[in-house]
Amino acid sequence: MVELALRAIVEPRRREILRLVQSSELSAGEIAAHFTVTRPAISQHLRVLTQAGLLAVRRDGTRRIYRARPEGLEEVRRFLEQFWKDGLERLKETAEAEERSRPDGRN
Amino acid sequence: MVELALRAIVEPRRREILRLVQSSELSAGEIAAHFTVTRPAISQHLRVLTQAGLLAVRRDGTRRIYRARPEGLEEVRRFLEQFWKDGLERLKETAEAEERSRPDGRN
DNA sequence: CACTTACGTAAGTATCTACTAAAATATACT
DNA sequence: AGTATATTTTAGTAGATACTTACGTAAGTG
Repeated sequence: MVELALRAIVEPRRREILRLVQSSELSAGEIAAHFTVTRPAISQHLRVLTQAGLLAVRRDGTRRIYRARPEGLEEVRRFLEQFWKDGLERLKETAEAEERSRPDGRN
Repeated sequence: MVELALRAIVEPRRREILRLVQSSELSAGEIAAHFTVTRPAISQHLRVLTQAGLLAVRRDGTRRIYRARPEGLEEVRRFLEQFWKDGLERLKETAEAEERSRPDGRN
């Protein structure tokens, strides 16, 4: 699922959508009004974001109200955090190993 | 540039490559040896990662030695951090505004 | 029930992407 | 110079993706 979310987030237009519904929930039409592309295009983005767990939907009459799902973003954040942490740790271990191999501190 | 880096990072195979060269530098051949895809495919991934500022290259005879560029990852990290932070702040502001609109705390 | 409103879904398309095989390049070795 | 080694570049391809237009659907309204 986090893989889906990552890919969803990379698309700039979808990040825009996420920003829009982070502050307040909006209907599909209101979201589409912020863009120049057609409504079906936005509808498809909304589906991608929803399936990725980044958006929640609610019905209100004929309208569909979307809002951000912070837990989704949090999952992505943790995933990348882990990725970066592993990298830094491995880098640190390498540096320490090199240090041990030349304890006189030469370079 | 951060846009390039984001897109580069989304591809799983490229994340694998980044992990490989985060601990120690490796030649293009050594990196390719970790995968089942052909060497040109890896070479192309290496180019994408390099152009995105996530990898640094060095020549050693006929070989090309790659290593991770932590600053590149850091840039991506900051970008996303900002993205999330903005979202949370906006969420908080909304909550406070709602709070002001009903100071008796009803819901 | 007809009609409107607010959407989503389907089908088609142009562009992008990750890949492969073949050719080109660049350094090292003799 | 000629050959081997390491790697990139080129050309071509199958599949993914973001888009559009046209159509379908579901809830409200006269």
